[in-house]
Amino acid sequence: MSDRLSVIFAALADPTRRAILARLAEGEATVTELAEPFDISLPAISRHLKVLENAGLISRSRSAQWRSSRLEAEPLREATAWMERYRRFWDANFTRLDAHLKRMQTDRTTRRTQ
Amino acid sequence: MSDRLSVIFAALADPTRRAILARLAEGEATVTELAEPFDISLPAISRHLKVLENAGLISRSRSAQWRSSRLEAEPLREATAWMERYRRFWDANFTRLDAHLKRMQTDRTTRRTQ
DNA sequence: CCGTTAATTAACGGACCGGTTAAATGTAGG
DNA sequence: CCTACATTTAACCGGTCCGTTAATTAACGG
Repeated sequence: MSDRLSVIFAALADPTRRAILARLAEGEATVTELAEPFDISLPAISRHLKVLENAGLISRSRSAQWRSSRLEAEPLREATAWMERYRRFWDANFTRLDAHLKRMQTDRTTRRTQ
Repeated sequence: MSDRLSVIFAALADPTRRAILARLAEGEATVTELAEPFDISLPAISRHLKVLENAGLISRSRSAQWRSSRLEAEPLREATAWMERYRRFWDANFTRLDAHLKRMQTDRTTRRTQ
């Protein structure tokens, strides 16, 4: 389970971690601030943050004794990109677009599309 | 870890399972067919399939002694929908669109947009 | 320097995961 | 019915995950 995508999905497979990401979407926050909504210990939060950091989903900076976390959504883009390959299996619009593209591709009439 | 999204992400966090989904994108397949590319035992594949089924990512049908699996991408739509909330953090186009929408919303000129 | 505050590390326990092999189940078919 | 084939279930094992409490590190501020 060492490939990048696996690490990302595994990080997202925990509700506490997803809630942390949701909180970080509103702005940076320190560990204690992030821990506040949950009734689990600070060390537990600290390790969730490490998991998120390993997945590249957050970056962290230190100022004095506070360590603030910041959302880094690039891994989400990667994960979405992977899922995108299956879009035609759920998205009716995509299915139509797909058919349209296939039609155009098969079409040898070389008419310029504006 | 019982909420739907967690189960889906956890199912996707394994490279073997993602490879199985990739194979199923090309069409239904039996357990032995799915197992063929991997050098892990059949029972192991069988359990991966159960995980995927629990996540709703595949459905299964039986005909004689063969059980064929079929891709069900709806959970991928759900997962994508969740990630979509963070799109503005990675997608430059979305950032521009977002700014545009905010501008329009702030605009009190009520001019009809064709 | 010393106390306080913020956060991490260490050590531990219980649950789950992903693999194995061996046994069981279910169905087709001579 | 008996055999062969496809698949699942059972039992086990080592490793990882998620939580705990206690101890440690780091920095500020009187």
